[in-house]
Amino acid sequence: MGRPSIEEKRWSIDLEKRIQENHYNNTNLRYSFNPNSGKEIFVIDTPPPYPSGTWHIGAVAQYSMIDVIARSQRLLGKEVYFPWGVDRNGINIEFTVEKNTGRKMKTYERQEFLELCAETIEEYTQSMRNTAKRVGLSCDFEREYLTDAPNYRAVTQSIFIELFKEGHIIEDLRPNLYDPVEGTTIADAEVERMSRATKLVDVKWSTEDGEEIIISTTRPELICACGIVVVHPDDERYKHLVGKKVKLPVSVKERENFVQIATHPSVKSEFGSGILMVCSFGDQNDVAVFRELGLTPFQAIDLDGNMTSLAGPLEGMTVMDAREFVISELDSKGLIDSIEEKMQDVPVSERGKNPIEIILLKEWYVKQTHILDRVAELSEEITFHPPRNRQFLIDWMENITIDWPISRRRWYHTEIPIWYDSTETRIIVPPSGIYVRPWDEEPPNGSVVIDRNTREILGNYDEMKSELGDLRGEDKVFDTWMDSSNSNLFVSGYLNEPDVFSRAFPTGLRPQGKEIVRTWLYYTLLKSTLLLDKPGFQHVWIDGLGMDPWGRKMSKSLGNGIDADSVLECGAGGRTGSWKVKGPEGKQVHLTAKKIGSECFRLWKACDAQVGDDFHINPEEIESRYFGVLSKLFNVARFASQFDVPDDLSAIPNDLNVEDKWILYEFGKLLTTVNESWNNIDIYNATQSIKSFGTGILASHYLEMVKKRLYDGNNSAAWTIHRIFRDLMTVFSPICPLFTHHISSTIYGTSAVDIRSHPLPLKIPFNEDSNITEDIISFNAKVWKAKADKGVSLAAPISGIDIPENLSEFEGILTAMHKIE
RNA sequence: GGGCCCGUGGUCUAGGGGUUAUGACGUCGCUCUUACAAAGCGAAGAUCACCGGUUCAAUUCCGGUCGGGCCCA
Repeated sequence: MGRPSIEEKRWSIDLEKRIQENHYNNTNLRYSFNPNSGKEIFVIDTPPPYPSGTWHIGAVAQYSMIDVIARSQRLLGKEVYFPWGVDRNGINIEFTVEKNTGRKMKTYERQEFLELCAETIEEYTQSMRNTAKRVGLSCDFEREYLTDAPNYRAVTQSIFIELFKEGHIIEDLRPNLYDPVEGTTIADAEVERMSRATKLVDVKWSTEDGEEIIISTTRPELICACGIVVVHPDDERYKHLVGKKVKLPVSVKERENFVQIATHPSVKSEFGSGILMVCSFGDQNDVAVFRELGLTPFQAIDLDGNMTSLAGPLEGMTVMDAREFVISELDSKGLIDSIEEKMQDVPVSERGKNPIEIILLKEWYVKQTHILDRVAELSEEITFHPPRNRQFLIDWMENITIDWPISRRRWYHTEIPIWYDSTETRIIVPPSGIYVRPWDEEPPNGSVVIDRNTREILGNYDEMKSELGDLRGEDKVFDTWMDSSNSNLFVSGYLNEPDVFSRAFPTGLRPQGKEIVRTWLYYTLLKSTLLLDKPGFQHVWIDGLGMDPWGRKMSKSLGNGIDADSVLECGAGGRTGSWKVKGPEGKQVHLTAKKIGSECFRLWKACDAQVGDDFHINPEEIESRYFGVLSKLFNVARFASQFDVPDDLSAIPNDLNVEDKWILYEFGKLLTTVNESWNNIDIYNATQSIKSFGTGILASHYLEMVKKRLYDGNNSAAWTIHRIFRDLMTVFSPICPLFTHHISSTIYGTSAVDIRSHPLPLKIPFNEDSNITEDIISFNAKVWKAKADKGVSLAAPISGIDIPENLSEFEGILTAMHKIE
């Protein structure tokens, strides 16, 4: 016994930062992945964050929980690969560069623009790495992967070629969702709805025998692309019209100006006049009707979002201008019955927020509708956490009706690895594992020539070069989900490390947020099914989202965001945290906190909500509920650290007192619970149990009982407290790694974060069929209250208290503890 | 419109057919007891959203209503 070996008086953010910096400074290999260790491999397919300047605090919180899983799985003896990947492809960085420079992408040389993107994204990537380390992630940072790096893009391209050869990828001319402002195709999953005011125009049309009918439309500029007019089959008002022809009320070019009237069940009779014009392609219902009725679509809008020659006088106008123009034209001819301002949900692109058009385009597709049942079947083999979140996947898959368009007309993405010969009937693809840029390069050695339609391999490019004529490199790129949906294959060693892959796949765990089930999770499972006919994962862990303190989504427009760094740095150097956030009624709410830091932040996330629930992020609550827990445990550590650690903490002393056996028994129960929780990827229950044991029974009851023996230099008491505290730090280390690292290294010379086997309960006989623990707690409370009632100090002696019979074994220790006379 | 989640002391939250309904924050009271006042102990504070149903018994199960939220169309 002597001075505490824990010298710091209290847990502080400055101490945390010192520990944190040392932890990553000396490049130790404690978190590196060693596939040859002989242990069971557990690969975590972490969501590679997209560097956009600030890392959303909810995502950081979620990431710290993935770290808890990684660390707890290591503790269970597994060889964990916790990759650090960064997703850098995509339109976001293109937008950022466009915004920073004030120039649109297509005004640049392609190479120049790509370089600007790469530079910009590297800056953001750096700050994200720092945050990752600040929050204590145990990633294998040495193996960092970037989705825009040649080795990653090569895998994306190789998988594309593999799927193409198998016939899972096709090219086709189909109606596509298209963002005319950004000039690119988008997928179903990238569509959002935005409410905006629209004019619902009632236009007068006349039939071939001169009858006037009213058709309501929000898109009068598309009358020129009308292929058919339909009414509901049960609508008695219009039965007589069916089969007749009706004249388009506008002038058109290169097409007939009469269309047929028919029936279709999708018509809502109560909407407008109940007569619907079907255009190619006003919305997705139009597309469905055209397909169903086998009509030939008209191309009314071109790739720049302007009207084509089909539209006659509207040719060359933007959609919006054309709409205004056609309304005034119709009006001047007296063909407008009425105009109503309506709020309408219009489909817009997720990234650009531009209204979407549907345009016929030749694009590349991954076929998916034929294999959905198999994807669903294989996904049954995956364990979901929480189980109910499997529903997000099922719902999405049930609603898929079309194939996945994967080509994009953008630049900072993985290139589609294809060249076309001069006849456009043959294509050249590179060999597996080589990253190519067809818009800028010739095919590499080893490329093969394939028939564009039959997919038959025609020969080696090197030999056939002379007969192919001038090649055209594909200039389109992939949807970034084509890259992201390979992440589990990439981190599990697909193509690059076949030995590892055979042991690591299906990938151990996919942790992610519920908002990207329809994209990341679904596309990944689709790939696993198409390529390997296997489920992609053993476990999928789907967490809720980080919300503002009132449960709303954080967003720039609402002004309710909380920056991750401000929470992690709160309290460092004595600087307190202060947040001005827009509250529920639009009022500014001022939140303040003195100290939080990463350990407190992690503890909060681990304790505060079950996986799958959305969680509210309020710095004030994080501090007030959880900083005290760290203080408490730190004080216990300081207290324990003043007593000498017995040389051998594994050999159980044979002179344990009854209270030692009791607390060891209680601690054993805790270890069992925690072990089970880690095995079930259940952070919440593990953390709750550790917290209540450490701050409750251990600190308030056992320590009070055993203090005197400790001060008297009793060896079995010191053994018990140190044995328990050492193992407590070990099981707590996944949640608060920096905290436990410091304490355990200081007191025990071994860091808790380096331990690779879960502590087990000691086999010490103890009478476990009684309610001893509850009885002890209530007895102690009773005595403390009695002293308080008498107004005497808790250290003062007290008389007239009987030890209950069921605690007779504890009579001696309780009498001494409370100084009962 | 569809799916999912949530309504429990002032606030946040656990639980789950029979409980004195858990814990935290806040409030109040007492105590500077050789780890901890950045603490401890104690106290007050809840018709478990509402309406029906099942049941000997409902806060818990079922149905509905209302309210909040997210995702999707």
